[in-house]
Amino acid sequence: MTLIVWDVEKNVVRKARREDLYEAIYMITQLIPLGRVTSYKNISEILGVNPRLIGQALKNNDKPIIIPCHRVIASNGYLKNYSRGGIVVKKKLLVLEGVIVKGEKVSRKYFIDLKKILS
DNA sequence: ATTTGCTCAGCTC
DNA sequence: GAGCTGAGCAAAT
Repeated sequence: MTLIVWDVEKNVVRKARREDLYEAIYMITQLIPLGRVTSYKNISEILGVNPRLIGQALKNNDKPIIIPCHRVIASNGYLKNYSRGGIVVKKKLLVLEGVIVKGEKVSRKYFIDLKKILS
């Protein structure tokens, strides 16, 4: 479960550096459309890494404005955490975008499969 | 709805 | 190098 990349400068295959991996995660996160959500797992499957790594990356995000990390939730539909304001803020943002959140859970129908977008 | 076991990158020492 | 910690997941209860 490790992201392998082609190093253009050194002309070799190697393990992705942390910054490379995080950068990839941020880019993919930006593909989630307004009013939709996806799971940590969905992103992790695209990159072939551990789902927990996605959470690590989003938590440590250095571009809080342009990265809609509130649209990334647990695969069971629950909101999980949000480093900037917690679940309360995460829920508010989603509701603002038209997602119906019952308690702390989002219906399946709002999930989008990013692998299909990338196909 | 809650508990339990699994997992692995990153961090600390 | 060993041990701990999760913005997780899935199955069982």
